[in-house]
Amino acid sequence: MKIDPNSKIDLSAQIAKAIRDGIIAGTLPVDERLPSEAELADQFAVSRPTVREALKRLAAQSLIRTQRGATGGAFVNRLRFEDAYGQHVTTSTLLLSMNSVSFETACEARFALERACAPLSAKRRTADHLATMRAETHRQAQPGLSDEAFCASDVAFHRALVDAAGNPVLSYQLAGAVEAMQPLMNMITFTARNRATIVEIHTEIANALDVHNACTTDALLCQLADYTESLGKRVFATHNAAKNDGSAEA
Amino acid sequence: MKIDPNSKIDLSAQIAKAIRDGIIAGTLPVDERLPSEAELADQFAVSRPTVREALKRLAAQSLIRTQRGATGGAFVNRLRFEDAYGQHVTTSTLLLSMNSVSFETACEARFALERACAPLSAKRRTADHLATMRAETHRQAQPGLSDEAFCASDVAFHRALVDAAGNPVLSYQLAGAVEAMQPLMNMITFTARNRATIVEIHTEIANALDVHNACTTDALLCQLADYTESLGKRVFATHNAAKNDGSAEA
DNA sequence: GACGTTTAATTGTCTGACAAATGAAAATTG
DNA sequence: CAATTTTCATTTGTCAGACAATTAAACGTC
Repeated sequence: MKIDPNSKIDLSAQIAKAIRDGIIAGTLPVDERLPSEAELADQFAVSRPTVREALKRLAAQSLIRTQRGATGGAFVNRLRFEDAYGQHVTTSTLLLSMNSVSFETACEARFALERACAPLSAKRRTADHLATMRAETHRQAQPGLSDEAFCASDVAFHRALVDAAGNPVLSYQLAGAVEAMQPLMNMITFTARNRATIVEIHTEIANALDVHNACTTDALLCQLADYTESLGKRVFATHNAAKNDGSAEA
Repeated sequence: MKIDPNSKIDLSAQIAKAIRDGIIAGTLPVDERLPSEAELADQFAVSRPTVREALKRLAAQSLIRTQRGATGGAFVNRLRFEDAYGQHVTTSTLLLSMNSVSFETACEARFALERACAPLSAKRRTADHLATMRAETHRQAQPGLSDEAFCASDVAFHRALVDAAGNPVLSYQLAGAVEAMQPLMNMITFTARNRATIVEIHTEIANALDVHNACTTDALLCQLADYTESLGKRVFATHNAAKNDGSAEA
């Protein structure tokens, strides 16, 4: 890969791209050691700080790891689902907060995705997944629970539901839906929601999964989706009413 | 956010995290200008190269953009779906290639996700989406088409199907499934597949969407999933047979 | 007022240096 | 000879200072 010093693009971005392309193409296999920063600087005919900026870009994407010392250097990282998970959640959260996505759109996407793995979860759920879901449901029924803790427990419940599908690819792809959208919805609807209703649906979902009943699970998720959407509608109606009252008084 | 010079973690990583947290928390709103590199170096009590490494990390995640000149600097970027899309695809591709995901697992996840948006696509597909899908299907029927071009057209077809749901959040979340897994499957099955079979299913999918028939669309996607999986099984059976023969001869 | 020119601010890049970590080789010791 | 300690070379992490390139605002000229 050639580097063009006259390009509009930063040298460090070009170098990062060159190395990234090598990783994607498989030219640089996992755990391969890259040349030292000094050697890379020579190869690309740039200074060491520029090379370092390029390497930091790759490190930010978990594509490489660096190690100091005699046998240290930058190594191609095996990208793990856990590593990608966090980034996916962060990105999804920012996408939602920065792009004025309507509540309905987010809600629709979130439940469509969760319903996608419900049949698999009904088939494959282990005792462990069921135990987690029931423990979280039980926690959600505690009277003194803070809204934050309720939300966290809610996320844990749905995450267990997704993980029950036993498909790591699905779990990863759904991370954004569960861990980014669920808190968003909790934040919007927590004033209007009835915890008992949610706890009841959660309990029934666990029961349906227990007996491997995919149909009922799906129906319950639809019920939860409808309830969430109705909450959202109510909250926004209240907001708008208050806003109109305010402008009328002013 | 405090920076700890004695931490095991790089200063540039700590600084990047501090700024990233500010962006996520909303302390740094979109289009806000960060202090200049020199000012940041002062504030965090580090040198300018260290600050720059931190900023490059953030730039690699599309969280900031930089501009030269008198009124330039680093600005908080509005993370757009298009920007996140590419990264999501890259990450998904690497996850699949680096984690020895079985063909069945990938196939299952891919079709579960696509089926999730089929009902919405059946409801909302525009004439545009239909036209795209039919144009791609027509292209796939051309005799002289290379395998690469067939794969690209295949991706375009499924992308149009997903986009037809009219939900940008869903489109984003499914990017990994369509643009990373579909090529993977094409690469594996291209020796065994029958293009005519795929073209026929694609044609029928477009017809079902045309008349807003969600049920038939879903059934056809299941059919495609089954066909793909059977292809995968056949290919791997052939591989294993060849391998066993080889080891027996050696 | 319109149009060049200068200027100041800011990022991009380079050079050179030193500190810290780390494994390997060499020296030492039993 | 084996085990241990020391030394050392390599590599990343960080710093300081400098200059180039870019850009918009301020200034001056007509």
